[in-house]
Amino acid sequence: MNYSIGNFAAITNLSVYTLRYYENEELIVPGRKANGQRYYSEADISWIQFIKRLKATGMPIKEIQKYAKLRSQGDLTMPQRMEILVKHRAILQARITDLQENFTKLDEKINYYKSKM
Amino acid sequence: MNYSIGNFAAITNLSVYTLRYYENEELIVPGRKANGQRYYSEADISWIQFIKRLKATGMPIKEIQKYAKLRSQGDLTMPQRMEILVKHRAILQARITDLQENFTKLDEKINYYKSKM
DNA sequence: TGTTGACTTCTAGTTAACTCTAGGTTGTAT
DNA sequence: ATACAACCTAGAGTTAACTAGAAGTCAACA
Repeated sequence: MNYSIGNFAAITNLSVYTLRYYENEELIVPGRKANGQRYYSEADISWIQFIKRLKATGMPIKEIQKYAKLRSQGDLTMPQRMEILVKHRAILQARITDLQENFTKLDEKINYYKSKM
Repeated sequence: MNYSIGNFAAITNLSVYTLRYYENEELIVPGRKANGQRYYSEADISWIQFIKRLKATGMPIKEIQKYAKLRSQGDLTMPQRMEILVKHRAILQARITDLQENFTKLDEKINYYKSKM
């Protein structure tokens, strides 16, 4: 089944603007019908979900772009892609740890001031 | 002890540009010498550390601004300030949970693909 | 047939949070 | 006295990631 950009936007919860922007940035390149209109596939849905996950964990568009480029070059680029993901995982782990520490400090401050009220 | 903007920048690890920007946004308002030059106090150091913590946990400048405004109005605004912090704590907790979930998913993906290599 | 409504491209505008430039003044060291 | 660094203001420029506008094409429906 193929989807128009409008339908695909509804499915993925992204705006059509954003989808065209992502295409411009070469994150996701849909097919084109004879009349020039874009169409997106089922596979594009899981791909966009993955892009959203990378974004949600703070990976910048430029980095996702690199990943997308490798992906479009086929299975042989798997090692490089894994390298990107493994590095990103480390960054993410560090960020979580950092946030947890800041959470604790903030929590302490709140409790301290609450005890004085 | 008072600090010039340059010294204060070195101490806080912020650029002088950023400090002037923060002043413009009314996050931190240093004193002024007779000749117009800014000076920062010891108390400003811990205040800026706190601002940095709020920033590090994703609080936008506009929100920090609200907090700073209340703070400048004295002790009576403590309850409102606590409210901001408690809300922020909740947001932060949710963000950490979300990141942890995404971390797990990413980790699973990496392990899955690594097992096939 | 005509008028929506969804699509197209290209380009400009927006927002956050800085970051820098220009042009000028002040403080310190030789 | 003269450099020279550090300070001042006002305003412009930057970057990321969208977001929107203008002008036009095309298919479907009353």
